Amino acid sequence: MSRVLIVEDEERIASFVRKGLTASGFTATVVGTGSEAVDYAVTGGFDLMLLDLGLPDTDGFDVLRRVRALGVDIPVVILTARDGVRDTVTGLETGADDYVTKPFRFEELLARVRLRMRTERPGALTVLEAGGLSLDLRTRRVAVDGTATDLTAREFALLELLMRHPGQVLTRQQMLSHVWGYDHDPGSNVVDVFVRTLRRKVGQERITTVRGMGYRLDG
Amino acid sequence: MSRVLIVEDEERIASFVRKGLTASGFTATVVGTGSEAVDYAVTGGFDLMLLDLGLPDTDGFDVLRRVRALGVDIPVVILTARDGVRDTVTGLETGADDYVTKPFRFEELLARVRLRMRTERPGALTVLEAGGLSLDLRTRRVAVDGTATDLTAREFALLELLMRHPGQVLTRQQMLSHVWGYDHDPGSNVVDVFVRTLRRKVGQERITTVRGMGYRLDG
DNA sequence: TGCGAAGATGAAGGAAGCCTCATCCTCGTT
DNA sequence: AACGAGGATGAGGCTTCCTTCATCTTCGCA
Repeated sequence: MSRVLIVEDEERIASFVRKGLTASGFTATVVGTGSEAVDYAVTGGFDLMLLDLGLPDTDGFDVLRRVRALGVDIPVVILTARDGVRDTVTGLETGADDYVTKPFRFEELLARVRLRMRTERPGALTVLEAGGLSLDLRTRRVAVDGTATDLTAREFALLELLMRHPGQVLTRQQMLSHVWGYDHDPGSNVVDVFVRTLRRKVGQERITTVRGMGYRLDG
Repeated sequence: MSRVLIVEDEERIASFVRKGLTASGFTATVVGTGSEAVDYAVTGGFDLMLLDLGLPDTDGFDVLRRVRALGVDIPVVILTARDGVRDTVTGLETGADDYVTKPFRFEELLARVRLRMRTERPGALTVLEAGGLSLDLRTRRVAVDGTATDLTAREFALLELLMRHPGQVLTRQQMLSHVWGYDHDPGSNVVDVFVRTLRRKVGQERITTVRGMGYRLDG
């Protein structure tokens, strides 16, 4: 089990990331300050650090620098504001491995984490299969009972999420945060709409509605 | 040097593919009939076969079957019409490794060829660098002098092409067929327009106009 | 230096994708 | 059977991207 150290002071985001990573099979620990971050990172046992640059007590770069100076060379993925583009450069120069700009969709973050996690086995999963559906993550192609079909980016992301949890009910909220991001309007019915178009494209019967709960892809 | 066997009877497409592959560092041989295809494939020396399904003398599947039956297990990438979706399934079942639907852009084909070519070294090139520009093919991110910038899909494809040939003049025709596809209107000035927006985003001075010839990215 | 071809540029049309909203339908409960 | 909440659906608006077109500018040669 891979362990991720989340360095983030904003409660909402920290929780969003922690829940998501946990659900994806990682063990996640959250710390909210720079000094804690250095402590935890050095104490060890983590396979990757997610580092928010906007910490209250310290400059995020400083954390990164100190961690590196102490000889810890786990992969570090930086979380930064969309407009702080300059930061990412400094970050990468300072020794970060990748960055994700806020606001981000969870899947985006997850992709980075998986990509940079050095313990990731090389022959990673690239094709998802479930109930006659086949989804190639590398080529982004989808087949329904062997027949190719076209999905838009959002549709693909949603179907991927469903296919990563076949037979399991996912709530609208889960889908919203995974596919649309943590700051998306919770009152929206986007999910419903996209489930509809997905049903049209991959077959009505494959996605079951669980009233009051959410949707389930039948594997 | 990797060798590609192109099985295609349409002169225009065969030429388009051959030129492109040659320019990309492959050695390409074209044959126009199924029986030739089997001959050449079996005679050996090829690292990959590009197989058009619409051959005059034989069914493309038959070629594939015979080649496989004769113990040749080089990667085979099928070329098929957009609507012959059913074909791709049969193709994959019959032993093809991938497929590209017509009409295709050359870059699309190239990506498949590179992907399926088994001799491809594992630590393949994922970041192109030239003259202060850095282009990450895997994450699709671009940096200009270290500052991240956003490119659309077309812009990215065009810049990628230019960066694969730094310091070298590319004609509009070359860019058209690589980025837009072989059946694109040759009288269009799309390339000009995209060069303009690229210049805006990555810096006017990086792309030089060579009057009467085309454009060059200065490395 | 002037002319014509080649290139640069701005604007606008059109398509695709994304999302919201209003309305209609259906299920489960009373 | 009727009602209300939850879900399904269609239409429309907004945005982004792609492409074309018309016009202006620049280059190189006569």
